[in-house]
Amino acid sequence: MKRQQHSPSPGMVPGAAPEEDLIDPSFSAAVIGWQQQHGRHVLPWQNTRDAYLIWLSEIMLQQTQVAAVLGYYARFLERFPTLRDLAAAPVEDVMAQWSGLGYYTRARNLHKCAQRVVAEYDGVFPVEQALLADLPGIGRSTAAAITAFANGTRAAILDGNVKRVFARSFGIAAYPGEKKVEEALWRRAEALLPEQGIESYTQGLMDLGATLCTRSSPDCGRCPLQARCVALATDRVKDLPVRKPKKASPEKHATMLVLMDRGQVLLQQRPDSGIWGGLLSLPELDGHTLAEDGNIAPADHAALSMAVARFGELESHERLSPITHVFTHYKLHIAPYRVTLARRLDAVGEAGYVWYDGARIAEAPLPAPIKKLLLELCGDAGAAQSRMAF
DNA sequence: AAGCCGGGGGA
DNA sequence: TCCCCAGGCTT
Repeated sequence: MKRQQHSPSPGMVPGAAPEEDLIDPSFSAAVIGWQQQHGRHVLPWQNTRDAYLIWLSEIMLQQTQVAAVLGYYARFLERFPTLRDLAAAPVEDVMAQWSGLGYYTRARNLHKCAQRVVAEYDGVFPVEQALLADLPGIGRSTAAAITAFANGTRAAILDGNVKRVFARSFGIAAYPGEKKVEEALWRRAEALLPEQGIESYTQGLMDLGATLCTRSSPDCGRCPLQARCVALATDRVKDLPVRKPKKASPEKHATMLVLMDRGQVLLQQRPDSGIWGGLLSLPELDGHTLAEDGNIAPADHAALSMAVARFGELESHERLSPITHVFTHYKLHIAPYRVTLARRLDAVGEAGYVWYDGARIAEAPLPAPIKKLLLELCGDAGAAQSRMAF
């Protein structure tokens, strides 16, 4: 294996020297060869070293496909032929030209960036990746693309397309959004940079990800990396890159009262909108506080006493087994308390409260987990009525 | 109707 | 510093 000399590229983060074992000149050679033979060479922002033209294209191409950008790019340059024209224009004019491209923060940043380059760099974009990345709307990857195309600087890009190409080529089976994984990808991106031909290589990586190594149904048969693609060799193309792990649905807690008296159970009509809209349910104990660990502190006698005050005088309470109900978007942990009144006040009044006949629970319009709980309480084995300790 | 995405900005 | 979201688009 041939040893390579390489000095850290200008925009590289300090201490991020690419490991030698990641270096592989055959990778960039394959990409460059493919790009020169099959890549795009006549896009309006190619074949120029004008950083203004390159920068504008890179910003427009963020989250937007080439076909959509072409028309906007031409019109934008007609209206703002130079960086100074753009910097001097009212932001409203910039927005007007951007109108329809979407993601309008890009346009505001574009305008701010133009003004800063004029003010701080006398209208000439800096060459150094880190200086470029300090400008509004330009991050590490876009900075690398600009300086590579405008100055031929060896700088690594790492956008979504490149992450996909790397994940498949090298069989990286970890989520690229994770910090450590992304850092590793950046090290690899730096290590794979060619000594010569950074423009073809950078363009080639972008084109590869955009045209062959697409997210779904990639065209592996035409890929210059097929012979060395780990994902292809192990039949994992469709599984890489690893998709974003869906975040655990949030967990919510509710304390509910099972208030039984004279063969009746107290229910409450739920609001039409929201969860269990329009159904009856158990009254909830509000004002419950989440403990540090996300669990509900158990309700105490005083809190329950307050909660039931409008219905009567609390005699006793019993903590029932908690229920977990899983919705599509969150988990609800229900802590039910069975509560007995010493003296029942008849006027439950407003707020949709209703004393519901215990024998008719099975027909009540209740959410499934609540109905299940109440049916179990009403007597396990059908001996229902007689054993109901109402 | 869910995933994706470079960069900005809030925690 | 880390994490989450934007806003339009694709699948």
